Amino acid sequence: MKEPNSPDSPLAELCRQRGLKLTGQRRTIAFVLSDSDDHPDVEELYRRAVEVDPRISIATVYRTVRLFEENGILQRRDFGGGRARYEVADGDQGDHYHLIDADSGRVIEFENTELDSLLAGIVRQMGYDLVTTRLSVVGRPKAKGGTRD
Amino acid sequence: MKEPNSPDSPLAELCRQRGLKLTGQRRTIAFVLSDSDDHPDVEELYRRAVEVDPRISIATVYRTVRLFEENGILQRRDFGGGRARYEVADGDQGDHYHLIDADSGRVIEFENTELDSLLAGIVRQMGYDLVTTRLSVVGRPKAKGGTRD
DNA sequence: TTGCAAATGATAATCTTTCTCATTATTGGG
DNA sequence: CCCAATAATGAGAAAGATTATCATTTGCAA
Repeated sequence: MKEPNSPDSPLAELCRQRGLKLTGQRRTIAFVLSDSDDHPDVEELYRRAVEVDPRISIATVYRTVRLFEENGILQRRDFGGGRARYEVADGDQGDHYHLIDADSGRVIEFENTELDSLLAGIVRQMGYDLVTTRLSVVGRPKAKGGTRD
Repeated sequence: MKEPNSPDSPLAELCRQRGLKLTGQRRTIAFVLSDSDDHPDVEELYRRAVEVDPRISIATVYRTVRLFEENGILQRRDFGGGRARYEVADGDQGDHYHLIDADSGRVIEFENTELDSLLAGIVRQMGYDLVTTRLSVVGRPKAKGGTRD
């Protein structure tokens, strides 16, 4: 038996719940992801994972990220720039969306229930059930007195 | 001299209006694009262009598509599948959005002014001016009476 | 028509992601 | 606790999409 004093990250728990074999590398990647609140690409994820476990390979990061996506643990995003980026999948509550700062490239998350239901309504009216929404808006900061980097 | 009875496509006209050099290849690609009402990728565009002018190179299609995008003539889209897809940019009126059929992968365009203004409002409230909206929803056809395989 | 700058074609190079395969690690059963 | 079956990993090759290179050709203004 294993005592519960090796505190697995929330995502590692999820990994186990889905019946996925919990290897050291997956534990590491799950930890790194649980620890991130941004939208890293694989290269960045690999950098962070190596900090925790230097013997990890980038091939494993690619494999794991794909596995997690297929199991609903991660969501893949495309913000341009040619590389896929990842974030922890939302729970059962409302989706969230992304505003991309046109100047800095920074990604800002937002939620909006009115938007949720409007989209669901539009899709329903077209004869479909909504499965996924991919929405990112690009915006330029309103010049309002101060400057912004 | 050339008489004005070789009717350039609308996109070729636009190309000229932007001060871009109007080469034979660009004329061909512009024609093919004006003739398309779907969302072809570069490979598909190349296939269609070769039908019109067999001496065109795929490198030129890549270059032209990028040039047109930089000049606001085309919009690049990502519907998954690893290849960029292109469509003629909207005029000054409302954007349009995309519903992707989860079963067939077909892309269905739609417009919605309520959505337009809701998005603009949200973005404004966050301190930004809306530049671009990238929205595609994935939906599954509602089973309505009959069975579905 | 002529010349020059820019575009093109063919292909090499680059970049991201997936695949291959020999080696290693995990997990369940004795 | 140990073993074997089985799946995961590492390293690098391979694939797929896109961009860069460079010699040659072409559009366009004078």
